[in-house]
Amino acid sequence: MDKHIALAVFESLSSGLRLDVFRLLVRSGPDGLVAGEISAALDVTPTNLSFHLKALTQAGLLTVTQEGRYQRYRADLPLMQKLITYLTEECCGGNPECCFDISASRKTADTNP
Amino acid sequence: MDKHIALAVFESLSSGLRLDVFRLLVRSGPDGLVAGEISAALDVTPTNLSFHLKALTQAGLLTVTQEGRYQRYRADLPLMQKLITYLTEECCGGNPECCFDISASRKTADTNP
DNA sequence: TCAATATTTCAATAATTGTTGTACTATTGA
DNA sequence: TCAATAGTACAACAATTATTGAAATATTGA
Repeated sequence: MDKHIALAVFESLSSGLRLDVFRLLVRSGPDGLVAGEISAALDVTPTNLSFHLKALTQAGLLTVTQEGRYQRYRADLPLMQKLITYLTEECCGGNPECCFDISASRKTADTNP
Repeated sequence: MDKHIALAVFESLSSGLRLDVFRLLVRSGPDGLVAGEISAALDVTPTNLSFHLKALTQAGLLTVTQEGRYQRYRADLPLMQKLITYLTEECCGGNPECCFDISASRKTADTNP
């Protein structure tokens, strides 16, 4: 992952509202949600939500598909995975000894041994 | 990791300059760098750098120790590890099937099989 | 066809964040 | 002790980002 892509992701998730939107869509699974459902769930005006959905989509964190007059948004999990890989490499790049700790934290996050 | 801590990290890394500072300090290893070295390396005015160092430190991404009249900054790798864990859990929480992909990306990032 | 619905675009404004220069504090070394 | 150095704090300003309301676009269902 290129640095400027990582930066775009950080910029996107640096707003509490956008982070809420993204987390909501992650929890909503593969079906995602249409804009109105997000607006209702988070109690944001449609105009403001649209502004933030656009930012998240342009950063690649969301995908949109039109369904009639609805716009369905989904979280782009693969990009998040790439970000995790990037962060791991950034941390370990010059510091091999740091990788041990990261590998330990991965074990903690894992469900199966 | 609490959501508002993750948000603080995202906010910190949402500036190109702050991301550069953090990456520089990660690459600099356990000894870190003093403020003047960072200022010279990135060609930022001391005042402006101080502003961003403060932001990074308050978010917990950097630690500072005084050495005489110098201030030595180091990247806080454990926090980054916690962020990676958080992101992994956020992504996989409601979507177990997503974990397979993340586990695949982890293998790619791993150096040993 | 047409009123209702879903969402976005645009312009105006509010709020936040980034940058610069000057002044200040603390420490060193002569 | 005192001039030089390292860094931060503060205030002013510039620039960016967030929020709102009104208007526009597109789609549906009656």
